[in-house]
Amino acid sequence: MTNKYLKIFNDIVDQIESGEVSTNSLLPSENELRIQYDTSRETIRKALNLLAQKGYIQKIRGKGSLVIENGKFNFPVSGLISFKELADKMEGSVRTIAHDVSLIKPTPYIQKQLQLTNKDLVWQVIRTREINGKKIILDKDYFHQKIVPELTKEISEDSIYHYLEKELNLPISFAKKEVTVVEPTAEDRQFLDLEGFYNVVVIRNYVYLEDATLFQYTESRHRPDKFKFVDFARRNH
Amino acid sequence: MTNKYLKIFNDIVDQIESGEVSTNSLLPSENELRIQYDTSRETIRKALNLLAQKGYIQKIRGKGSLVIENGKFNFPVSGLISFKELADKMEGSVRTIAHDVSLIKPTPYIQKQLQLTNKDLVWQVIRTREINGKKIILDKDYFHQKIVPELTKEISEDSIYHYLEKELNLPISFAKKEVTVVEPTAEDRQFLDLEGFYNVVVIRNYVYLEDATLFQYTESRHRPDKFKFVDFARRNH
DNA sequence: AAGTGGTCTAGACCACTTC
DNA sequence: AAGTGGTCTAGACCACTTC
Repeated sequence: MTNKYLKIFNDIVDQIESGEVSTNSLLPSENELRIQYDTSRETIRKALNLLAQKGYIQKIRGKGSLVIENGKFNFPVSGLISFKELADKMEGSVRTIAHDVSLIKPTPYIQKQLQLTNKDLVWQVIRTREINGKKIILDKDYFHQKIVPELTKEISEDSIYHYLEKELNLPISFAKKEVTVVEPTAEDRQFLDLEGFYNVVVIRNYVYLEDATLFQYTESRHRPDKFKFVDFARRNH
Repeated sequence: MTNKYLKIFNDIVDQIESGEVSTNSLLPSENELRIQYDTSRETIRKALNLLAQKGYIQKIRGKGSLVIENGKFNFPVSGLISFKELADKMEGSVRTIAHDVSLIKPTPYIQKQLQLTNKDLVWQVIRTREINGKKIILDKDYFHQKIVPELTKEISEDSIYHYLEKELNLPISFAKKEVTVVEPTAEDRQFLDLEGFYNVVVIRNYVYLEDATLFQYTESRHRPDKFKFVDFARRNH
C-alpha cells in the first residue's frame, strides 16, 4: 500500500496517542506539513480531514489544527469494530464461548433480515461473551452461505471478522446499526447471567461488503449494566 | 453561500429522497457529473464522498456510485440533531414542557462535566418531552453562562439549538455522546410516565463550538420502550 | 480498449485571525 | 501585511471492471 495520505494520517494519530503532540496544542500548519512530508497541500488536507472526522483535531480557520481532548472517550464502541478488537483494549478477563455453529435453513425472520430467497442457507453462530467470569453478551450472527461457505467453532471463538477479512479476503465496508432496549427472552435468561436485571440492550447490525451486498445480520444482546456506547458526531449545517 | 460541492451534494440528496434516482441504480459517472455541473472532477468527488459518508451511496471502483437502500433507517437519531428537528420528522403529537429555566451555581458534578471554575454560573434547563400525551423523555441541559448569557422558558419550549445558532450565532460544531442504561432516579419517577419500567436510557452529550470550547452538557433520559438509536458506520481499514 | 473511480500535483483565489 | 485554513481547477497516472 503506497497511500501517502493514510501514512500521514497514521503518523499523526501515533503522535497524538503517544502524547508526542499534546492536547490543546496546534499541529504544524498545512504549509509546514506539506514541506515536512514532501507532498502537495491537498494530500495534507486529506489526512487532516480524516483526523477531524475521527475526532482527533478541530480545524479552525485562520488559526490551525487544534488537537482536541479525547482521553475519556477512547473506548471506541462506535463504528464498525469486532468484539476481539474491542476486547484487546479492555480491562479484565474476556472469553468467548461458541454454543452453536451450524448451517441452517433460515427462519422467516432471518430470511427477511438478510433478504434471502427460499433456497438460501445461512450459517448461524450463537456465542456468549464472558467478562470477569460473567456471561454479559449474547451474540447471534447469521451469514449468507454463498459468501461465507465455511465456518468452524474455532474461528467463532477467535475472531470471525479476522477470518473474513484476512482468510476469505471479504472486504467489509459499512453497516447499519440499531440500538433498542427490550425485555429478556427465555433465550437471554438461558445464556446470560442476568442476575435480576429486567432489560437487555439489543444491537442489530446489518453488515455490507464493498460491492454493497448484505452478507451478515447480527443481534448483540447485552446486560444493561455493562452496556456503554460512545460516539463522536459532527453537526451538519 | 457559494459552495459548489455542497450545492451538488444537496441536489443529489434531493434526487435520491424524491425517488428521482432509484435505489440500486448507478449515479452518472464522475466525468458525466463534471460536465453536467460544469466543474472539476475533484469538486464532484467532494460531493460524492459526502454522499458516501452519510450512507446515500456506495462507490465501487471500475463501476460507479451505487445508490443504497436507506429507507428503513431514515430516522436520524445519530449525529447531532435537536429534538425539534427530530420531532418535525416524527409521527404523533409532540410537546415540550420546560419545568425549570434558571441561572444557578453549578453542583460539583456539573462543574466537573463542564470544566468550570468556582465563579462560573450555568443556565439549567429541565424539560420533559411528551409524545402522544405520555412524558417519555427528561432532558437536563446545562449551558456555560459566559457563552449563553440569557435563556427563557419560551426559547426552551421551542428550540434552544435554533436560538443558539440563528439568534446568538453560536457555531455548534461537534459533540461527544455516551449512551448507558441505569435504574430510574426519584427525579425520573417524578417527571416521566414510567408505568412500571425498571430502567431509563441515559444519553450524555458534551457539545462543543467551532473553536473547540465546551459550552453545553446535557443528560437526556428516555423511557426504554421508546428509545431507539440508529447509526450508519463505515469500517476503517 | 474503453470506461470507471482513487490518488496526487501545483497552482489560484478567498475568508478569517493575528500582529 | 503575513499567516492560517477552505474551495476550486486542469491535468496526470493508476487499479479495477466491462466488453
